Amino acid sequence: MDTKNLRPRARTILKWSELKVGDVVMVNYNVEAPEERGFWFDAEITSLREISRTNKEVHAKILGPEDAINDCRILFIEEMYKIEKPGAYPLTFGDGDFKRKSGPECKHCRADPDKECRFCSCYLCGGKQDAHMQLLCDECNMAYHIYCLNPPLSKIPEDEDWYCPSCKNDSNEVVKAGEKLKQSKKKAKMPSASTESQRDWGKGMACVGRTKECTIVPSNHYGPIPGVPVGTTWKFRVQVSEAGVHRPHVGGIHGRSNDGAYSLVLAGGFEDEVDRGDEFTYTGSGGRDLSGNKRIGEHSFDQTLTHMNRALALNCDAPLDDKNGAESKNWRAGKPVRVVRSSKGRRISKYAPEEGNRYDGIYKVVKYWPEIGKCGFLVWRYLLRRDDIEPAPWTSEGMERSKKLGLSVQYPEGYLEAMASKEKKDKVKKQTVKQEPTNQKETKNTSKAMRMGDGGKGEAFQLTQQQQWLIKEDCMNQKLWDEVLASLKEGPVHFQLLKLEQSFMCVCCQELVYQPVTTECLHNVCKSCLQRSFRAEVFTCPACRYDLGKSYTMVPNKILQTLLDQFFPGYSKGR
DNA sequence: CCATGCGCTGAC
DNA sequence: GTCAGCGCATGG
Repeated sequence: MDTKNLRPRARTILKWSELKVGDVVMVNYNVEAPEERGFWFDAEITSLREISRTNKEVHAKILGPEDAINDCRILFIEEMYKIEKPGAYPLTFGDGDFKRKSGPECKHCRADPDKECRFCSCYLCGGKQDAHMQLLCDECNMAYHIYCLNPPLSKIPEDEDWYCPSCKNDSNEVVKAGEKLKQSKKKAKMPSASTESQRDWGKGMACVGRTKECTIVPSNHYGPIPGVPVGTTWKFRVQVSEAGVHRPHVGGIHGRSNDGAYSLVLAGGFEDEVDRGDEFTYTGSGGRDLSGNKRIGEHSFDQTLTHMNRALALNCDAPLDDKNGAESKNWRAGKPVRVVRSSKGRRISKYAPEEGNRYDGIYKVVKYWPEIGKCGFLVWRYLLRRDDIEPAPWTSEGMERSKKLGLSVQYPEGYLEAMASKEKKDKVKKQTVKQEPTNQKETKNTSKAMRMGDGGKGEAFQLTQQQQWLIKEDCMNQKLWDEVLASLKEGPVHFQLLKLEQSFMCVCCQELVYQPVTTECLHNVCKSCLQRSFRAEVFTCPACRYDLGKSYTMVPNKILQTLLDQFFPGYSKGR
């Protein structure tokens, strides 16, 4: 029997009703320590409490090394798995502190073989003998003598993966060669089930998934995301999601109906919304006809104060009123909402960015009320007011700050290059109507987001021997050059130059560095810009605020200057 | 599991 | 310019 397609499944998802104190479960998410997210561990349930129909609280004790966390609170029942064979999951918490102590290692489980080894006793007969005849299950790590199996095996199988009988999936679920995937109910309902569209939806930014995830704060985090300053701008919503600033890909409000809203996007979806920058009105979600598998649609019914609308209302510091709305007497006391303005909002707002989606800071809900919108249906409307110590991006103070921080529109990795090569390909297509089609080999390891063109095999950026030597000599910038050189391997020349320009841009004047000073903290700043800073009695690195000291001597990096002069001939003229 | 959604792109 | 319609993340 072919076991290659069998997905192992040694764990069973638990329902709330099945839980009882003393159960050993496998836990994935720990609200108390969100940085541990993504790691699995065994835990014994110590208490259970039902807060409401939807909200439960489970306390569990981590089983494992004594220095592991002793107690955790789990709010997501869905992410708990019952361990059918307790102890079957070795505790490995990343690369860090929670790994088993090293000692004389068992060749199977790497545990101390002198002590009780729970992995190397055969799960069926309990014996530890004949280690060379034992198979380890790739899912549960339990050992099995090949002769104890039913039916027994005569030799160790050559297959790389082996799963024990209890970890094998139901063979009914295995898709055999030539068989089609079973259609899900949802797929069957989609328009594609009836039409014969050949479109590849995996291409482009319309349907890409996240490639990164924000883990520094949990998804229900209120307030700014550490490390993301006001004014940060991303081209696509998926990037905003990756940064953790606004997690839904499409939805305008992110929140939980019995907690509050964490963020929203102003994209000018409603003509009757007003944006005055420091204050704006916003409209709830729902009431749209989404038939035909749409994500946004025409208004066709009244909105209700449920789901995300209720969440946003809860941010207002006033008792919830889903009939008439409410107004806060102390609006600043409300829960903070991260606000993102999308360039689409330019339709109705002059505060919207020219391109992409910009994080504009923290706002609070002053009041909310139901009204009949221009669309003719009842909508829930909210008044939000800015309450942030970081200056708004459109103020002169904010613009200066953005400039200082070097904020510019961020594109997904490889996006610009892919677009450029695509444009080039289109041009070639137009010029040579009758030519043999070129063999388009798809690069195997490119991510979805990168799969937009041919990967950008433009003209290679050739460095002279002297340039290569100079780059080697510029040891202060070694790391930067490594990055730049790696990215220079792809994309047409003008994008390679753009990359170079970005990498060696001065954070002060936002131009290619001139007479660059490479600081101790490894940033490149124009000598004149740094002098200006020192004249203003600011003696820190303009890029990272590292203290350079009042008596810092500014030595221009001549090697870098020579290189930049070669790559950008004449750029320093007139400076 | 199911429902929702202020995106995005290729086709027309 | 307009429009159909997809995966995906998220909540419930």
